[in-house]
Amino acid sequence: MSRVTDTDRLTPLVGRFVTAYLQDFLQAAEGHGLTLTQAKVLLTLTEPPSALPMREIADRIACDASNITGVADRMEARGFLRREVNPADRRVKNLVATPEGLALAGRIRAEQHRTRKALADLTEPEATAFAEVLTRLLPTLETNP
Amino acid sequence: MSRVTDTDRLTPLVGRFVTAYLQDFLQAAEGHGLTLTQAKVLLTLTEPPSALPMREIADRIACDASNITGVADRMEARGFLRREVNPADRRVKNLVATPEGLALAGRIRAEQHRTRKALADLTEPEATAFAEVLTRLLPTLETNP
DNA sequence: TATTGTTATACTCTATAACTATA
DNA sequence: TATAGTTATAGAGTATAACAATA
Repeated sequence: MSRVTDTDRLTPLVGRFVTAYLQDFLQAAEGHGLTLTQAKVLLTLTEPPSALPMREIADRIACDASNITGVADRMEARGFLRREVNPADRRVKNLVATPEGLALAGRIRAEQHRTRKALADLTEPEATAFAEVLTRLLPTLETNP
Repeated sequence: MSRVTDTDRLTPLVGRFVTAYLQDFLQAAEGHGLTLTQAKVLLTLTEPPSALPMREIADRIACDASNITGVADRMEARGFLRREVNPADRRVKNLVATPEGLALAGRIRAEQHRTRKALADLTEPEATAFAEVLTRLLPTLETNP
């Protein structure tokens, strides 16, 4: 089968997969009163390194740095993270998840029910093949420009 | 290898894949001055059936129906779609993509460069395996709540 | 001079609730 | 009564531009 046909067959499947995954993630986040952006920030802070400059967080969730101020304000007010001045460079403020924030992140991850069930239902060879394909795709998909 | 370990290995890969895919899609949409929501509406209208009630569109992109009014206003003002009253039920308005809208949708799809390249670089067996796994996952992932 | 975070501004998305016109 | 679309409202995300503090 030609490359073009393979891609054409995969494209709509990938689109549906991404849409369904996001719905599941958003549902888990909203169940705890978090917006999509807030959940992304929190989960970013709960994968090592657990303290990150606000600037770095903006880069990771792909938004302008000025937005992080307000997002951090709201999450700090609810006790899920705190600001810490970096002693080495006093311009920089790191965001750090509080114990409450860490616990919430764990809950959100656990409550992606459909994603977890779908992945758990794969056979071992299917899971292995899926992991291999994703690992093959990511370098190209995560290329910068 | 146990199911739990398979899932734990897959989860971060899937998260990165979804994030990278979305970045690519959003970049293509923003390149034409469309927001993510506007692009989703437009692409929904360019997969048959090409005319859909505003209510149906809200369901498909998973937002409240009241939002579609404003989104449709902005896209109609830019000439990418138009409203059509359904003669069979005069409460209903269908959204229909204009030729300009159809052309733009094609361009956005074509400009998901990293996604297209990543998929095109798969070998035939990899593409087949990927399609099979996605087809296995979707019924569970798309289960309603 | 350059960078980090903040603030102000304008626009968009979002849900909720009240409204209209149809059914 | 019930449904489709609209409007008004409030809260949140977003980019841009200007600013203070620090490097």
